[in-house]
Amino acid sequence: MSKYDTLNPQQKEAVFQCEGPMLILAGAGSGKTRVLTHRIAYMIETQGIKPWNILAITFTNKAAEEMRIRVDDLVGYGADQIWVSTFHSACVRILRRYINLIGYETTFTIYDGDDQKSVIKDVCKRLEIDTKSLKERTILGAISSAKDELISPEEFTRNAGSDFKMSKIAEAYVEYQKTLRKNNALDFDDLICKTVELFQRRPDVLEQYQERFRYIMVDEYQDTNTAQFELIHLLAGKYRNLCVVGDDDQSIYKFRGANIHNILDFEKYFKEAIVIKLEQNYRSTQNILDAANAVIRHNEERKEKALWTSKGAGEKLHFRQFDSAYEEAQFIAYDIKKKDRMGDATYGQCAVLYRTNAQSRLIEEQFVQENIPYNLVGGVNFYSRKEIKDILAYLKTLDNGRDDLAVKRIINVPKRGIGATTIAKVDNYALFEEISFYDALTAVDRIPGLGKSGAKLTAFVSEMENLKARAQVYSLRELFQQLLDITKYFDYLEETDEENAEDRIENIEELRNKLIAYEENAEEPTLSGFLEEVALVADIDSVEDGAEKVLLMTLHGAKGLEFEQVYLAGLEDGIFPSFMSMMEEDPTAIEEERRLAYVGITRAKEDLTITCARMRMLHGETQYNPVSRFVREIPEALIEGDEVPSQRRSTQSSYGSYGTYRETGSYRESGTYASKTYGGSSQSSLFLDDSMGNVRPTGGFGKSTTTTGVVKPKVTVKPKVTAAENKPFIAKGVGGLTKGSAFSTGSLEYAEGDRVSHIKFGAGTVRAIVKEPKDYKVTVEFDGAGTKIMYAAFAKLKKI
DNA sequence: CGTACTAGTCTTTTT
DNA sequence: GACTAGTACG
Repeated sequence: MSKYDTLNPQQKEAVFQCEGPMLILAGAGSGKTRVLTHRIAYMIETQGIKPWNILAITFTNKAAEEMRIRVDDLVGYGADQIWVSTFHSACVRILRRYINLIGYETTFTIYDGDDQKSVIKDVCKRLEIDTKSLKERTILGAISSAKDELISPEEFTRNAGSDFKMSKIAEAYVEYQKTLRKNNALDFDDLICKTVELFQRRPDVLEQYQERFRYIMVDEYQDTNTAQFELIHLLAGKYRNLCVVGDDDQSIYKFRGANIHNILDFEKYFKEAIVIKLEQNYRSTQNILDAANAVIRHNEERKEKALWTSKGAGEKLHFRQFDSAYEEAQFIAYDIKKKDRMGDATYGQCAVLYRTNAQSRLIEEQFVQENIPYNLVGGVNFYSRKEIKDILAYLKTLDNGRDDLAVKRIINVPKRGIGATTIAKVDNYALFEEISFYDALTAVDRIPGLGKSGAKLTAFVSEMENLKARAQVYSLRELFQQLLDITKYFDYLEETDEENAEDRIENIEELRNKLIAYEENAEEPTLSGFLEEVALVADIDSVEDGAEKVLLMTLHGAKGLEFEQVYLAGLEDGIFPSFMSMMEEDPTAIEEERRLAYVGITRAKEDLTITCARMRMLHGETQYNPVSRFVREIPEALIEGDEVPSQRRSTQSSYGSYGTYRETGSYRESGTYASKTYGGSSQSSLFLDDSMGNVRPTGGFGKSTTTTGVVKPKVTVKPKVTAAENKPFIAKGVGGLTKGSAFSTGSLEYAEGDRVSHIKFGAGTVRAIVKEPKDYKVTVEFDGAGTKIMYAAFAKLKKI
C-alpha cells in the first residue's frame, strides 16, 4: 500500500511521468494540488531527484504555503529545500541577488499601487500632462500592460508613433521608469520583467538557475501573463522538465494581463508535451457540476472537457430573486443562520461570493445585525490603511533612504511644521544634484532659501539617524516600539482623528504582531526582509483556516477555495456579467465573465444558493437589473426556488424584456440602468415585467419580508406592476434608497449631420435619427471607431 | 503652514 | 453615497 494507490489513473499518469513537458488540464476540484504534491514526492523518493532541483510556482502565498505543508507531510526529508514560491517572491529572491547586474541596487524597495500613483502623478506634473484628458489610472494601466507584455519604454515610444495620446503615455512611461530607478524601486510588474531582463542579458545567471531548477511546476497556468510565460520558458529552456497545471475554464485574470493562449497553445510551444486531462471532480455534487458544465458550455474559446463525479445528484441549486439588494442580503443572513441553527452547516462552511467589493457592505450590515461571525476578504487592504502605510514608510526610510516617496510621506507626519514649499525646495535641490530626497535633507545648509525650516529638517534627520543607529543594535520589535515612542505616533492619532484613533491603534498593534511573528519565524530576520514580506501579501493570504466564520469575498478571491455552502449574490445582468463586459464589442469579455461564473459555481461542495435583486443602489443611483444570463443558462431541472426566466424565451421573443434589454444594453456607455438615465416610458416592461420572474407586492418592499423565525420569505406573484405604481414607491425607498426616479425622454440636442462626441468612441457625425416608440435610435459615424447605432438615452451624445 | 470646505471620481475583478 | 484630492482661507 503506497501513498500513490489512492490516485485515479489519470492522476497516476501525471505523477509517474516526471521528465519532459507536460500539460495537466485540471478541472475544478479534480485534485490538482494532490497531483502536484504527489508528483514532487515521487520525484524525490523514487526518481532520486534532488529536492533543491525542484521549483513549484503558485500565484498566492496561501497556495504556496498550503502546498509546502502538504509536501512536508508527504516527503519525509528535504522538503524545505524545494522552492515553493509565488512568481513574485521567487523573482524578488533572484533579484535580491543579481539585480545589480542590470543597474539597480539589491536593496531595492517594492512599490505598491499607491506608490505607483504618487509617482505617476508627479511625472504628469513634470511633463505637464493634462490629467483631465489623460487619466493617471489610464497611464498606469497602459504601463502595466506594457510590462506584462515585456514592452520596454523605448519600444513603447516607437510603437506610439505619431499618435498623440500614445506618445504622451510613452513619455510618461519613460519618465516613470526613470523615477523608479532613481528611487531604487520596482513595482509589481517590474519584479517579473526585470527578472526576465536579467536572464536575457546575463546568460550566465540564467544558466545557473536552469541548473538549479531542473524540474519546474507551475500552478494556475491559465493565469500567467506574457512576462511570466517568458520567465518560465527561459528557466525551463535547458532541461524542458516543465509541468504546468491549469484550467482554461478558470482563466479570470485577463485584465491583469493573463494570456489564455499560454495554456491553450502549450502544445504548440512544446510539441513533445504530454497532455493529461483530469475530469473527475472530488468536490461537488452532480447537480452542481451539471450546472457548471451547462454554463461554461456557452463559451467558444475553450478546450472541451466535462466534469463528472461519483457523488450523487445532491440537492438542487436554489435560486431566489428579491425586490431589493437589501432583502437579498437579509435572506442570505437568515438562511445561513437557519442552517447553523438546524445543524445543517456551520458558519465556517459557508461563503458568500459576489462580483464587486461594493456588494459586501449590505451583506456585512445584515451579518452584524444578526450576530453572524464573518470574515471579509478584500476591500481596503490592511496594508493600504493610512496608519499602516505611515509606519511602513518610517521603516522603509530607516531601511533604505533612497525611497523618496516614503520619506516625503512621513516627513510631516506627525506634524513637524514642514510644509509643501519647504519640501519643494529640498526636492529641487535633490533633483539638481541628482541625489535622493533624504540625502538632500542631510545637506540642509547647502539648500538656498530654507530660512527657519532648515532647523526643522535637521531635527527630522537626526530623529531618523538616531533610530537608524538603534536599528543596528536592537531587535525589530524593540525598534518598532522606539519608533512609536520617538514619533509619538499614537498621540498624533488621538489628536487628529479622535473618532478612529482606537481602530487605527489596533491596526498598528496588528502590524506589530505581524512583525513579531516574522522576527520569530524567519531564519535571519531583517528589516528589509519584513518589508518585503509585507509588500507581497495578498488579502487571501491572511485568511485564517478553521475559524468558524462565514467568508465574504469576491469571486476572484474565491478561486482555489471550496466550501460546503456557497451563496452567489447579485446574479444580475449588469452586475454579473458586469456592464463593462456587456458593453465590449469583443465577445471574449463575456466569456471571461462566464468563466468567473464557472469558478463561482464550482466552489460549492454540497449546496449552492444563487440570489439576485430587481433593484439595487450603485454609486447613488437606483438601478434595475434582470436575472443574470448565467442563471438562465442553468437547466431548469437543476434549480428550485423562484422561477428563472428561461433562456429560450429571452432569446426568441423579439419584444420580451431581454430582447429589448440586450439591444439597448450593448450600446450603453456607462453608468447603470438607472431611473435617471433611462429614457422612454416602457420601463415597466423593461424592468419589472413579471415574465422575468415574480414581482412581489410593492407593499412588502424594504420591510422585512422574513417574519420572525421564518427564514423563507414568501414570494407572491403579482400580475403586473406598472411604472406608475412603482415610481413613488422607489422614490421613498428604504435603507438609503432615497433617490427619486426622474424618468426623462430627453429631447435631442442634435440633428442629422451634426457633429457629436461620445465618451468612449470620441467625435463623429450623426448619419441618421430614427424615432422609436420609447427612444431615438441614432446612427453615428465615428471618426475613429466606425459606425455605431445607439439609443439616444444611453449614448449621452454631446453636440460639438 | 494648517484647517475646512468643495468638487470630482468612483466601482469589475488584483499579485 | 463615500472617499479623496484640491483649493481657499485663517
